[in-house]
Amino acid sequence: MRFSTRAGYGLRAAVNLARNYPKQISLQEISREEGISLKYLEQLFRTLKKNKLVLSQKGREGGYVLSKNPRMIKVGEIIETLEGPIIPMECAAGKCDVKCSCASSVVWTRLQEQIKKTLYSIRLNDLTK
Amino acid sequence: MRFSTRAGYGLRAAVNLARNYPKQISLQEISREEGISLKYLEQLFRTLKKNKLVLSQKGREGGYVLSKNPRMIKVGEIIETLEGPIIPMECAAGKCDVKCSCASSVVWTRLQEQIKKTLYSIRLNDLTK
DNA sequence: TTAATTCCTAGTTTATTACTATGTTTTTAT
DNA sequence: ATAAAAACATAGTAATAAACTAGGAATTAA
Repeated sequence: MRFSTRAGYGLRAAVNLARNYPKQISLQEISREEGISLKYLEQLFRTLKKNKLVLSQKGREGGYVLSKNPRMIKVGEIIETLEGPIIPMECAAGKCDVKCSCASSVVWTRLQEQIKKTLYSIRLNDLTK
Repeated sequence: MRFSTRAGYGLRAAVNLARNYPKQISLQEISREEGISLKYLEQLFRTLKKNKLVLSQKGREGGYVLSKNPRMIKVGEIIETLEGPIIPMECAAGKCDVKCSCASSVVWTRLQEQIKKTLYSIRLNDLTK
C-alpha cells in the first residue's frame, strides 16, 4: 500500500509554493530545491493547473503560484488531483459486482472515509511552519 | 492509491474462514465460493500460515482454520501480512534522507497512523454478521 | 533577439502485481 | 493397497502501471 511519488513530489512542490506565496516560482527553482526532475514536475504541474490549483505565467521570469491562499487549499485536493480518487479497493468504488457485496467491503469503505478525512483536514499552510 | 488484490482476496478468504470457524475448510471450497483462483489462494495461505494466522491439515479432508477465535484477529493483521507494512510514503518509514525531513512528511505519518488505527479496530468477527 | 520559461506529446524503462505451470508430499476414504 | 484430495513449494509469465526521459513548440521579458 503506497501512494505514488507523484503525490509525494507534488505535495512537496505545493508546500514550496505555499511557503513562497504569493510570490511566483519557476519549476527550475523547485526542481533544484527539492531535487525533483524538472520534466517530471512539468507534467505534475500541467495537471495541477488543469484542476485550477495553480496559476501560471509563461515566458522568461514566468512560473507558478497557488491559485488561492494556502490556508484554503487542502492536502487532499493536491493528492487526489495527482493520483486520482482515493479508492483503496474496488469494493469502495461503488461499482460492486455480486461477489463484492461481501462482508469485507465495509473495511474498504470505512478506510476510504478515514483516509479522505485525514487528507482533507490538513491545509497547505499547516505545513509551512 | 490502491491496496493489492492479495489483501482483498485474502481478507475475503479470512472472513469465509471466520464464518465457518472452527470448522476446517479447504481452499477449493473458498475458491469456488469466492471466485478466486485456487493456486493464488495457495500462495496467500502459505504466507498466512507462516505468520501463524491459520492452521492447516494436509491430505484428503484437509484444509485451513483460523488459528484463533475470529474475535481475536484484527483485519490489519491479515492485510499487513499479505501486503507488507502500511507505509503510504517513504517519509513514513522512518528512513528519511535530508529531503524527507520536509514539512509534508507529517501528512504521511499521520495518514499511516489513521490507516492502521482503522484496520486494527475491526476484527474478523465484525464482518461475519 | 536571445534566454528562460511554460506547455505538449509520445516514448522508454523499470518494477510490481497478478496469476499460471508443474510439480511433491501427505493423508484419508474406499 | 490405492486413488483421490488436499496442502506445500518453486519458478516462470503476462499484464499493468509508475516513473521518468526526449524532443520539441509557444510565449514572454530582459
